[in-house]
Amino acid sequence: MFSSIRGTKDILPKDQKFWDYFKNEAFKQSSIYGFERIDTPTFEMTDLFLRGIGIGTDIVTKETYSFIDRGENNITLRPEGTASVCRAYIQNAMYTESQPKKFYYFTSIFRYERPQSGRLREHHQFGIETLGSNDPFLDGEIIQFAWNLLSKLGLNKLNLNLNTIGDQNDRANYIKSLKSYYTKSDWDNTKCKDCENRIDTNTLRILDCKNKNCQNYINEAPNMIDYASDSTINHFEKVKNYLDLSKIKYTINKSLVRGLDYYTNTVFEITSKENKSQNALVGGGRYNGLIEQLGGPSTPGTGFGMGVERVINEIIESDININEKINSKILFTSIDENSYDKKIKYNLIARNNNINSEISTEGKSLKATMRYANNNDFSIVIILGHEPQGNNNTVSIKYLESGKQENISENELLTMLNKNNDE
RNA sequence: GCGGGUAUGGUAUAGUGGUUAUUACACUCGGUUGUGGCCCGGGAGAGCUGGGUUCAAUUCCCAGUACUCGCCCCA
Repeated sequence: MFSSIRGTKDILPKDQKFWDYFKNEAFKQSSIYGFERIDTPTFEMTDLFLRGIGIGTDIVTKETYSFIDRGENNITLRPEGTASVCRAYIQNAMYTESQPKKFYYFTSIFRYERPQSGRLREHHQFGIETLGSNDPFLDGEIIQFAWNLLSKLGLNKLNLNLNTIGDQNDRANYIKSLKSYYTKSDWDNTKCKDCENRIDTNTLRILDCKNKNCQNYINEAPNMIDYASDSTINHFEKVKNYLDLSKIKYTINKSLVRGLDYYTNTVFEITSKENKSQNALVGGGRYNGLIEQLGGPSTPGTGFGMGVERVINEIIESDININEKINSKILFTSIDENSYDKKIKYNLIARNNNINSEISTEGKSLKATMRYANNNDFSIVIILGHEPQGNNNTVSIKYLESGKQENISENELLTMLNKNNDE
């Protein structure tokens, strides 16, 4: 027997209502906020992600699904959404259009990780990106977008963590001073294995290290904000002001640095208050150097990715009521050979009139057919075939909810099926 | 990459070193001489793979595999 690949999941019919619920809200809100849908290919040249996400990041060093295709190209399945959108923006010269450009996407994401609760190898992200403007208003807009979407979906036990990691200049200075702080302290002799690499490749991440010993040195470490330029501070203040005006509460978390290299200035994360392991529902921020890094003109950008499976889990765990449309359905069944063709014929007529209908499958007793109808939410069963009284032109129509049954003529049945079209 | 847990019909579960391996749901047949839900009765269907211990292993041990949970990291 085959089973789905480790870390991948089927989205079964019984779960689709949650996905529909999510997509409806997300797409509707995107359009209200002026975002346009963009779809990019599932795979890209590996270099795009190396240069976009950063060579030293965990995502690139140990989590990509990469392969060499038959043309000997180095290919990687998309491990996040932003790099592809930026590539499309550059490739299609969208920087020549009026700015900013606002995009949303809904897509699969692939990361080779150990699966566990809230973590898959293929998961889905809904994300938005705003390209072509450095206005801090836009940072506020995407954060408010994410927050608003989640609360529209019914989630309200959430935390918003916010930080600024400065522009490229700020960061260069800050990293220099971080390095000198760390290498001069005892930490240098006691640091964990991960940080041994981080000190050179991804210094900021040391602040986010979960190792207890490494954490001991965080408090004394230099503070980003002391290295921030006036414009960085001004930018951050405006983002905070936007959130205040939106009445969204946030926590400044100075060790929030994010695991992708392209971020500048604003970074944020929305987490579930539930005290569980994978509780980050949304992550994002500003990335002013990325487009240039990918070979485009210097262009600022800001955006986020939202983990759809995690959000849907929250919705399910929160017992949020999702309105399901229940359409009445008809099941046609025949009880003798002669009526077999009739059952097919009337089923086709019903469907042509936009009525949800099916026919019973063969080999089932009438009792089993009725049970099937009951278990599958049919409201009406139409029984075609021999009548004990010998009247060949009537059909039995059974209403499952009331249990009532009546005999009508085939003409009446036709009238009934056609009536639906007038509505 | 590292660590923990689990593996029994389709699903969910119980139990046992030796007899017919438990129960529920689903399926199927019947009670109702073709009519669902509730009830009652019948039927079919199961111990991951490989090795070890033993007279005997589904049970104990080891390995593999899968799933699952946690760490790292992320959504």
